[in-house]
Amino acid sequence: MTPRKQGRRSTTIYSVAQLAGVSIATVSRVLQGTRATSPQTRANVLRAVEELDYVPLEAARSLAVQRHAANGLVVPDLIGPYYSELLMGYESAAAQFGQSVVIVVTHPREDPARAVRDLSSRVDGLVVANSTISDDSARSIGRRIPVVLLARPALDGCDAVSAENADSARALTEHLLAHRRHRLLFVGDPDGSPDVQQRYRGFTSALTESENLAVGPAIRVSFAEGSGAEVAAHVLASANRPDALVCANDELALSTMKALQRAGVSVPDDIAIVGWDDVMTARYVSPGLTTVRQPLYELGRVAATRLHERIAGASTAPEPLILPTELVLRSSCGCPDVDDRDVPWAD
Amino acid sequence: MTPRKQGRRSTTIYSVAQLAGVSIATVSRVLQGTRATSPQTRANVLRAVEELDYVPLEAARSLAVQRHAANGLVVPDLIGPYYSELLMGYESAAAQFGQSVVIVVTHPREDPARAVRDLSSRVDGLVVANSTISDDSARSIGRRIPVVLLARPALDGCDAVSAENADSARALTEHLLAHRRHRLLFVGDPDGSPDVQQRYRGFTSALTESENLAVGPAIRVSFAEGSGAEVAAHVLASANRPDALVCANDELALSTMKALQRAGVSVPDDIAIVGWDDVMTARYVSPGLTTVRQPLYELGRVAATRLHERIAGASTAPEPLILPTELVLRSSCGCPDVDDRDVPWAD
DNA sequence: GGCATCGTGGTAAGCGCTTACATCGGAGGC
DNA sequence: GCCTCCGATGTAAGCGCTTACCACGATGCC
Repeated sequence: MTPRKQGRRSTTIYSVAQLAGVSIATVSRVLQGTRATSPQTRANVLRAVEELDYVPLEAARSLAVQRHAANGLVVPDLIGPYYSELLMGYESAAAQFGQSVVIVVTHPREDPARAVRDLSSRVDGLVVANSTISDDSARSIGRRIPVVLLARPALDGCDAVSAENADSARALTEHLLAHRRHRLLFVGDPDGSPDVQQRYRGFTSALTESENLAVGPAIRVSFAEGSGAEVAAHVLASANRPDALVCANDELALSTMKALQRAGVSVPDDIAIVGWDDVMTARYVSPGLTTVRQPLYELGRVAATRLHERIAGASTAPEPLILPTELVLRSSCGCPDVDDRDVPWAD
Repeated sequence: MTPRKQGRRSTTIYSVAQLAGVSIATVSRVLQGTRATSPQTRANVLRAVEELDYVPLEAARSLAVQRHAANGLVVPDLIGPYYSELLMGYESAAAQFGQSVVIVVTHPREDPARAVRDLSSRVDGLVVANSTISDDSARSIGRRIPVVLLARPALDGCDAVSAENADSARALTEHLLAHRRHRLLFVGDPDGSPDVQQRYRGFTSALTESENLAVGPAIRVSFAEGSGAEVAAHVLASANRPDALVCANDELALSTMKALQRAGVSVPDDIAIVGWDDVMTARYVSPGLTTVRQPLYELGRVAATRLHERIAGASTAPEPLILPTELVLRSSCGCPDVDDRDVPWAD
C-alpha cells in the first residue's frame, strides 16, 4: 500500500548519474571526493543529488570498500550512570572517527555470545564490557576483528582499558583507618566481577599491610539496589558490629545506608559507609556519600580511540590501559560535612 | 603486520562451500533455512561453518535482501535515567525482532541532521527523540524510511509515541492545591521541549480551571542540575514567595530543593516541590520527592514495536500513541512521610 | 607542429551474499 | 517399463556501490 513498501530502492547512484548526465563513477567520485572533477560536472552531480535526495546505501558501500564504518559496544545493561556515561563518551569519539555505533545489551538476552557473534559481522571492531560474554567468546571474536576489553582482565591479542581499582580501594580503606575505624567489612561479591575483585583486593591489602587487622569475610550480595536491606540485616545481626562498610558500588552503599538509618543506626557516627561511582544520589543524601569517581566518559572515549587505532592497523602489542580514579570525600566516612559544589554536567 | 590487516576477507561463503563440497547456494540455504536440504548435506555444511568459524557478512546480506536488520535510535544525550532506560527497552524489543540498534547521540554533534541522514542509509527505520533534529529533517527522513517520533509532536506520515504529560501535570498541580498551596510556580522552559510545554499547559489549566488562580510566569531555566541555585535565588528574592514549585524534571526539583534547604527554607513546610521522572535520588533525599514516573522502558519497547510494524509494511494511518504515567507521592509535596519500598530493578 | 603529459570521465570488474531458474536423479502412477 | 513429478542441488544474475584501468582531448614542451 505504501509506496516505499516493496520493490527496489528508488533512488540509487544510477538515477543520480542519469539525471546529472554522467556515469556512476563520476557521481561516486564527486560524493566521496576521491578524485578531481570539473566544477561544472561537480555542480551537476550535486544538483541531481539534491533534487533526488540521494544518500548512498551504506551496505553497498561497505561491501565495496570492505569496511563497515561502524563499531560495536557490548554492555550488560544501562542501569545507573555507569554504562550510559561510558556510551556517551564512546559514541562521541566514534563519531569523530566517522564510525557509527551499534549497541548490544546482553543482560536480558537469551544468548549473548550469539548476539555478539552476529554483531561482529557488521562492525569493524567492538568493545566488550565486563559481565557480558565469556573470555572464550571474546577471544574468538578477537580473532576475527579487533576487540577492546572494558573493565575486564586482558586477554592475549585484545586490548584492555579499565579504571584503576585496587589503589583507590586501598586509599579509601586507609582513609577509613585514619578515621579510627577498625572493624571494616567489604560489601559486594568479589567473584561477581573483576572490578569488585580488585576493589576487594585493595581493601584487604590495606587492612593487612597497614594495620595488620584481621579481614572479615565479604558480605556477598549482588549490585542491585535491593541488596541494601539484606546487608543492613546482616550488619545489625553481627555480634561484633562493623564500624565501617566498604561497598562495591554506590547503589549498594546508599541502599544500605538508608536501611541502617531507618533502623536507627547513625552514619557515620555508628558506622561509616563508602562506595564507588559517585552517582547523583551520592551528593544529595545526608550524610553525603564518600565514594570513588571513575572517568566513565573518558573511559568510553579511550576505548573508542584504542579500537580505532587497532582498526586502522596499529600493530603494536596490546597493552592494558588503566585510567586513574578520584576519591570523593563527603561525610559518610566521618569527614566534616561540606557543601559540595561538584556538580558534573552543569554547563 | 597483523594477519587481518589488509586484503580480502578470509572466510566467505565460498570457502565454506568448497570445504563442504557443495555450492554456495546450498550453504546459504542451510544457514538461512530457506529451503529443505538433505541431512547429509546439511551436516557437511554445518561442519565446515564450524571449522572455519564462518559468519555471513552482514553488508553483503543486506545488499542482497534489501534490508539492514538494524534500527536507529536518535537521542539528545544519555544523562540521567531517561534515555538510558528508554534505550534498554528499545534495544530489547528490537533484538526480539532480530534488529540491531545503532545509536546516535546528537547533543555533542556539530551537525545532527547530517548524522541522522547518514544513519538513515544503514537502518530500516529509526526513532527520533525530542530535542535532536528539526521537524523538517525528521520529515525528510520519514520520506525515505519509517520514522517514529518519540516524545515529540506528531508529524504527518510519522508515528509518534510519548508519555502522557498534561494530565499528570494537572493531577500534580491539583494535588498541591489540595495541600492548600496557592502560590504555585512552574520551573522549566516550556519552549525548550514539547514535554515541558505540555506539563506547563496542564499546570496552568489546573490553576485557572480549578481555582481560578492567577498563573505566575514560569521560571525559565534549562534542565541542567546546575539550574537549582538559580531557581532558589529567584525564589528567595520573590516579593510574594511561592509555596509550591512544579519543576519540569527531577534534577531541577532536587537541585532546587537542596539549594533552598541550604538557605534555611523548609521543604515541604515553607515550600512544596515536585518534579518528573522519578530518578533514583528522588527516593533517597529527605523529604522524598513527589514526582511523576514515566514508563520509559515500556516507551522504548513500544517505539521499537511500532517501528517494526511499519517496517514490516503496516499501512494503517499513523496514530499517536500515548502511554500513561504514574504519580508517585512522597513527602516533598506535603504528604506524610512513608517508607517507600518502591525500588525498581530490584530483582 | 608533433609528442608526451595531464586532467577528466567512462567502462567494467568485483565486494559476498540471495534466489529465480535450470538440472538431474529417483519415486510413483499407469 | 515409461513418463511425470518432486525434492535436492547447482548456475548465474543481480543487489548498489568503489575503483583499477582505459580513452580522449587539451596542454606544454622541444
